Amino acid sequence: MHGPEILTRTLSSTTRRDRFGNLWQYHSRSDHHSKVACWGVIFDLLATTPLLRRHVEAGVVCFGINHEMRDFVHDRKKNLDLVLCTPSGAATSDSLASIASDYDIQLNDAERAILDNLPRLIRAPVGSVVMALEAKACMTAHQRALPRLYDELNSSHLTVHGASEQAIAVGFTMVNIGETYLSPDLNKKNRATEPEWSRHKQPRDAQLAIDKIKQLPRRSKVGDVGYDALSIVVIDMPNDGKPVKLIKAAPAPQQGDIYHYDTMIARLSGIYATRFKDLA
DNA sequence: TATTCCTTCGTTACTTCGCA
DNA sequence: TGCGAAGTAACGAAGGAATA
Repeated sequence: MHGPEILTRTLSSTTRRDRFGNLWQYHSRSDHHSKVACWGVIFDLLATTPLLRRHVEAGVVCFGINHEMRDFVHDRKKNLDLVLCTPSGAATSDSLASIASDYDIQLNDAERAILDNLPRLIRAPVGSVVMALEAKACMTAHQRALPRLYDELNSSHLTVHGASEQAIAVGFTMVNIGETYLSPDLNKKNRATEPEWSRHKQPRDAQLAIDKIKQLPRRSKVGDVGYDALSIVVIDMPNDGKPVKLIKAAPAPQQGDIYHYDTMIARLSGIYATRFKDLA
């Protein structure tokens, strides 16, 4: 699987300038990291799911970005970062490959070769949602951010299944285990002067966030309440320009753990193959 | 191109808890 | 009882998409 490496590589190398003149790898007010994370999930899923590739080749499945889903049961709406769906209109010129360029996604040679061999997944107006992805990050102030993080993640699967019980709800979470962090919020002056560092109690803070994410409901069949698949990726990111490290040791989920990224992709692949085998 | 609106998530302020 | 730590609720700045 490549998603987490693509995400950390892209966050390491991509910087955006704020209005104070500072360059940031990660900015909490941007959705760039969410988009890159979702892109990686779709990339891995497409590479590992033959049925999905056939559906994409046949033009049965496309994707949408920032798609608004409306929960019919509770009459609430929410925008999902990225959805796989059936098309309801003419395709756009956007494709999975073209938005990789738009988002400055950094691929190595092997990933580029895989992408070149995938069928062209195109963006089109959303018909019925097959899969909805929500990506969330917890980079600093872990403990204080937990209630909001949980509420937002919890509302996502409720909205997805309130709109479409069949749709696969996917959650991707990224937790920072770095001891120190440069927050764009606390450094709204030119950073060249005196940067203000946030300091974390690690691994405790990351563990708190991971434990909270694990409290989210999950489901094993249509009709239940919860995420169909959920993963937790742990990174070490001081946000100071240094490379972002992907952490594989505990408290990051280990191979075989239900929250491990690879497990999530394998699970999604299986669910897709059984739930949408008759999609045409 | 300018403006508006929505989303994100880190921060502040406040409350509760635990311990000496 | 007082203090620091932990927990909770709500706010709001900023990015970016949508719209005029």
